[in-house]
Amino acid sequence: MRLAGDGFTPDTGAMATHHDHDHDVRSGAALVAAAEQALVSSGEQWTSMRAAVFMALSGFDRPASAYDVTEAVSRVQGRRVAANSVYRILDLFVANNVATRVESANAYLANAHPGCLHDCIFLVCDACGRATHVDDDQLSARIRETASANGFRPEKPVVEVRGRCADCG
Amino acid sequence: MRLAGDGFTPDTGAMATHHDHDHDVRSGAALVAAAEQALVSSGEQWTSMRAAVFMALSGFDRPASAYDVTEAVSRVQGRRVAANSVYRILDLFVANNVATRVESANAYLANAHPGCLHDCIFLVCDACGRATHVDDDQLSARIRETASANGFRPEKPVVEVRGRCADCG
DNA sequence: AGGTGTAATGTGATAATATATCAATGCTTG
DNA sequence: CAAGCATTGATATATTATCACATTACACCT
Repeated sequence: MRLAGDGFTPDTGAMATHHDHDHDVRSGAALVAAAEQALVSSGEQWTSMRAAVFMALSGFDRPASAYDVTEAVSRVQGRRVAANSVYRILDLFVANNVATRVESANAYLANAHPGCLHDCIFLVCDACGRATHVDDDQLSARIRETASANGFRPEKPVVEVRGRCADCG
Repeated sequence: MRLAGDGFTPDTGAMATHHDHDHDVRSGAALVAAAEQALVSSGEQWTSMRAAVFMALSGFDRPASAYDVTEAVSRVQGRRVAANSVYRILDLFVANNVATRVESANAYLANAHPGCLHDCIFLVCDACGRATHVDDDQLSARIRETASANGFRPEKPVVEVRGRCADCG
C-alpha cells in the first residue's frame, strides 16, 4: 500500500491521537523542539540532517516509508539524499522513542509525545492509510502477561489493528 | 533477520502451540490433508503446486519468507519455481486460514489448526526466530473493543510480541 | 472424448524495502 | 588546533513484493 508518498503536506494541526491519561501532545515547532530535547538528553547529536528528517517525517499525516521521507528531505534540500542515511536516522529516532515504526506498513510515524514511554497500539486504516496511536497501558499489560504466562519474555509488543477508520466507514 | 533460510528441516513433530480451548492441532500428513480439505471446501483447487508450497511451508519450524519457501520448493522439484507463484499461493493460503503471515517478520507460518478462526497472537523470538502461536479470544476481544471505542472498525488485529522465548532466555 | 472457458502457473521484468561497506566529512574534546 | 570518534555520503547489493502478459491445466458441457 502506498501510504504517504503522494505529497509533502505539512500538518501543523494536532494529529488525531487518543489517550487515557494526561501528557503533552506536541505538534509543529514544539514537536521538533521536543524531539531535539529527547535526543540531546540521550547524549545524541541533533544535526541538521536529523532535524530535516524529523521535520519531513512529522510533515506527513500518516505513516511514511523511509523512501517517502527520503524524497521529502531531498525536495526540501534540493539534492539527492541517500536512503541509507535516512534509515540510520529513523532507526535512531525509533531507538530514542522520537518516532515509531508501524511494522505492518513498513513505515514510520513521528511520536507526538516523546519522553512518554508506552507500548504503542496503532489503528491503521486500510482505506486512507492513516494511523491512530492509542495508549492503553492496561491492555498492554494484559498482552505482556499473556506472553509471560507462555514462558516468553516480552520486549516489544507489536499491536496494530488493521481496519477502517471513522472517516472511511 | 534471517528466519528460516538455513535449511529445509521437515518438522514431523507437533509445533509448540498453546490453546485455551480444545481443537485439533495437526501435523505432518494430517496437517496437509486438513489444509487440502479447507481449501477444497472453500471452492479452491488443491493443485500439486499448492501441495508443494504447503508442504514446504509446514516443513519449517519457524516463520519462513516467501523466498525461503520458493527455495525449498525449487529444491524438492528440481527446477526453479517463480517467487511470484509462491506469493500468490501464500496469499491464497492466508486468505483461507491455512497459513498466517507474521507481519513483523515478513514471513509465513502454516496454520496448525485450520478451520478454527481466531485473531492470532504470535510470540516471536528475536534470538532463534521461532514463533509461538497463542489464541486468547478474551484478549483479542479486548483489543477489538479498544479499537471500536476509538471509532475504528477492526478487521484484522496484528498482535506480535517480540522478545525472547523460554529456550533463549 | 473433444471443445471451450476459466483458473492456475510460468516468464520476465521491475518496484519497493532494507542493509553492507568503506570513504569522506564534521563535531567534540582535550 | 589536532586527534579521535560520530555522522553522513557514495555505491553496491540483498531482500521482499508486485505487475503484465503468455502459456498450461483443469472443469464443465456436449
